[in-house]
This record gives sequence, structure tokens and C-alpha cells, in this order.
Amino acid sequence: MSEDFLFDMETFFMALADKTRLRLLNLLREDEICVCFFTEVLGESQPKISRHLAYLRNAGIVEARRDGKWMHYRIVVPENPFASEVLEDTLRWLASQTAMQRDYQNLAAACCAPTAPVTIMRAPKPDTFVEADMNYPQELETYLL
Amino acid sequence: MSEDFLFDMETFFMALADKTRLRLLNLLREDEICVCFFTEVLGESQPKISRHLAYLRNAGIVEARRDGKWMHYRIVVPENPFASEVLEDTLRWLASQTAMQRDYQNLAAACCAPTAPVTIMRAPKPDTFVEADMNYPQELETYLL
DNA sequence: AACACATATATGTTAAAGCGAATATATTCT
DNA sequence: AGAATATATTCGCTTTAACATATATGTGTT
Repeated sequence: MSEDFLFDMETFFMALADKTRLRLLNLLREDEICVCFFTEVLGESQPKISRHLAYLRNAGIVEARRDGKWMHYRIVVPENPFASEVLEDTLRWLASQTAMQRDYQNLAAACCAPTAPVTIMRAPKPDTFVEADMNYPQELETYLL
Repeated sequence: MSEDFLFDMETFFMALADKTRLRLLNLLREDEICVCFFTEVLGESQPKISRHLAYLRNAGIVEARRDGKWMHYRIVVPENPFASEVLEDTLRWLASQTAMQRDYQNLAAACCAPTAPVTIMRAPKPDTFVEADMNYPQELETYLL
């Protein structure tokens, strides 16, 4: 309670004031996601995705976890209750938009496609979609090498 | 329902991602406020205040009302329910911060001071503080001319 | 009409954000 | 150790935002 906020409001809102970062947060809304899926699904360059993830990390909105070569990002609920409210409202807002729903479906498609693009062929999938794969495990060998 | 949002999220969050604009919104949280109070209370130049108010107006967050020479600004609750939630959370967040509380008290002080600064001497006061003046109406003549 | 006052906008400059391309780092595989 | 893969960071550039100063607009007053 000594000082007002964990991160300042300007930085926080700046983090939300960019299309690419909003698209990233939208994809992160259910689960942690591996970086390569972002580049694949959003069709943006790897350095661009990486820079925006760094921005969100600096703003205290996401955290990263290393898993071998892969980095998984997840949303971290801010301790500040006001920030956490705003963030959750924002995620609901994102989920309500058709463009964001399209992105999200593309993520699902990328995770479940029988022939995965090279970039994500061996990448660890978000838990959300692992279950979906279970529906046709016999095909897993085919497209996951 | 045809299109997703009244104003786009990037613009909306950009409007919230600036210290001066947050300070303006904080002062606006209860009532409409006349421009001259902003310049007085925030100690910023008149063009700067005016530009930031224009920014908020373009983002659909405030509206202006002319009253003779004076312009009164007020917060307008966005029709989009997600935006309106975020905005209200933000206002609560602002109200929770000591720096913003200090600004707000300065507004109250400027409105109720027995000897008002020249810039706001004749300015129409926010309703919130008009009542406070009623406590010493005999003095009104003294410092309001 | 001329003036004064409150506010808005235009202009030129400076600072910051975002980008692509190149490079660096970390990890795994051989 | 060396190559390959996934991700992060740096660099130079372009675009955009913010600012101070000056000027314009709109309104009330004389």
C-alpha cells in the first residue's frame, strides 16, 4: 500500500493500445501459447512478435516460460485489482470481436490441422487444443513426423 | 451488431495511455468541468489542455458543451458495454491513486477558495462544488468579482 | 464596430514508437 | 564441438505523438 501501483497506468494502457499486442492477448486468453504459433497465426515476422511480447512483459501483462527451445507466454493477472479488472474486461471485449474470433479460429486450425506448416510442425501445442488432437490420434504420426 | 465497435480499441486505449489525459479524466469523474479549471489545477498550458481534450473527444470518451465563452467537458459513457466497463474501472483506478486524489483536492480548493486566481475567478464552477460555496454566500460577492 | 476573454487550431520542432533486416543468444541434436 | 532451431536483441529508418509558440475562432461587452 506504500505506493499506488505496481506498474504505472500509462505504461499499462500503452501496452493495450496496439493492434498486434491486442491480437496476441486475444490468442492468449485461454491458455499459454508458444511463440511460433503467434508468428504462424498472425502472419507477422518473428522479430515483430518477439518485440511486442517483450513490450507486454515489461508492462507486467504477460510472463514467459522456457520449455527447451520454445518459449511459452501466458497472461498474468495483475495484483492491482483495478488493473486486473481492466485487463479482464479487455479480454472479454476482444473475444466479442469478429476479427479476433477469426484469429482464434486460425489458432485452433493451426493446432489441429492434419498437415501442419513447417514452422509449427514440431511445436508444443496449447493444452486447449491437445485434447482436440485426441480425436484422431492415429493421424498424429502422419503429420507430426 | 453489423460492425464490432463504435470506436476501435487501439484509439480507445491510446486515449487512456497519456498522463495528462488520465489527469483530465480524473477531474471529470464526478461532473462536467470548465476548461479553465483544468489549466489552473493541472498547471499546464491552455493549448496543451485543449489538444488533449480534443483527443479524448475524438476517441469518443468526452463530449463538450458550450456555455457562452466557456466550454464544459464531461465524460460520455460509451455505448459499447465493454468499453464502458473499462472506462468505469479506469475511473475507479484513478480515484484510488494518491496523485490523482491530490489533483482532485486541488480542483475542490480552486473552486472554493475565498480568493480565486484570475484565470478562473469568473468561471462557472462544477455543480459538485457549487453547494460548497453556499456555506459562505456572504463572502461570494467578495471574491467573485 | 472594436475590444476582451475563453478556447481551438495550425506550425515547426523534438521525442518516441514501430518496423524490417541483420545479428546475437540459448537450446537441442548429431 | 558443430550444426540446426527457436527466440531475442540491435540498428538504422520512417512514422507518429507531444510540445511550445503563435495565431485563429467564437462569444460577450462596451
